[in-house]
Amino acid sequence: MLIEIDFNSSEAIYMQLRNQIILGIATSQLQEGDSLPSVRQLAEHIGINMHTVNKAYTVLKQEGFLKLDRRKGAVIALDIDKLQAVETMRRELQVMLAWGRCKNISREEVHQLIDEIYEDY
Amino acid sequence: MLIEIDFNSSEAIYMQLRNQIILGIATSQLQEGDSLPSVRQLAEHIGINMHTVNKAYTVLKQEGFLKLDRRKGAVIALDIDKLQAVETMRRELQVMLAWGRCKNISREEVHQLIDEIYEDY
DNA sequence: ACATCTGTTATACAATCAGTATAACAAACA
DNA sequence: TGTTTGTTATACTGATTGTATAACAGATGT
Repeated sequence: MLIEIDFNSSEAIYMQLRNQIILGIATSQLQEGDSLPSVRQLAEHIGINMHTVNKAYTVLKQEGFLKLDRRKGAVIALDIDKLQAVETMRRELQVMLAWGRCKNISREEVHQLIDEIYEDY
Repeated sequence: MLIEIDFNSSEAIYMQLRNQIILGIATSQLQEGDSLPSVRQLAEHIGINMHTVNKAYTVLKQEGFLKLDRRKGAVIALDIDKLQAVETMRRELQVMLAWGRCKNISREEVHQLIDEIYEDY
């Protein structure tokens, strides 16, 4: 899986990394049981510090996407609390939809946008 | 319009403020031409520093929701670049949907969630 | 047995951000 | 003439981000 970091972005590096790994899982490029590079390997490959990768992994572990095993390294392991997840998404969507509504983006257009994004799965 | 700040939240105060004002515009509690309290008034009312309110106002101005006029104070003034807005929303939705997909949230459930949120408008 | 790699933890440093605080300015207003 | 407005500047504390170096114990391979 290809990982690209935009060092000019205002988004924190560890969050860019976290997002791309989530994208990878969603698109099945990464699957349950797959191993990620060690924090040291990935850090060197990208050209960033070990602790920055470690922070991304720690966040992903906290969010229920990874298990960190000393034997197998970082392994994709999905811990799904769906009710919790739906509520989290509802809260984030609420602000995003309000923002879009102020920009004259209609409900139908949001639906269409979602279908377009799902086309890539 | 009622504004409530959660001081225990990890979300920055100026972002909570920004979000609530956007919510207010989306629900028509705030309309084009309406004036917001001055940075000093609102700061005192909430119990935070003037510059924190000023930052929220500055962000909202930057995002095309407010005009800051020395005569009329902070005035709701919507500057809509829809193409730009749709692309911004698409990028944010992409990460959010990937996240939800990892949590077994289906496309249909997202659609339903959106309709539920739109019920309140 | 030995060296290597793993996740993990600790500490330290610089840069930036968040929030507060005080102050000053010119324009607007009553 | 005061007062309030947005705006700008400076300064301080504390948290966050990213880098850097180091150490530790468990696991792995030779």
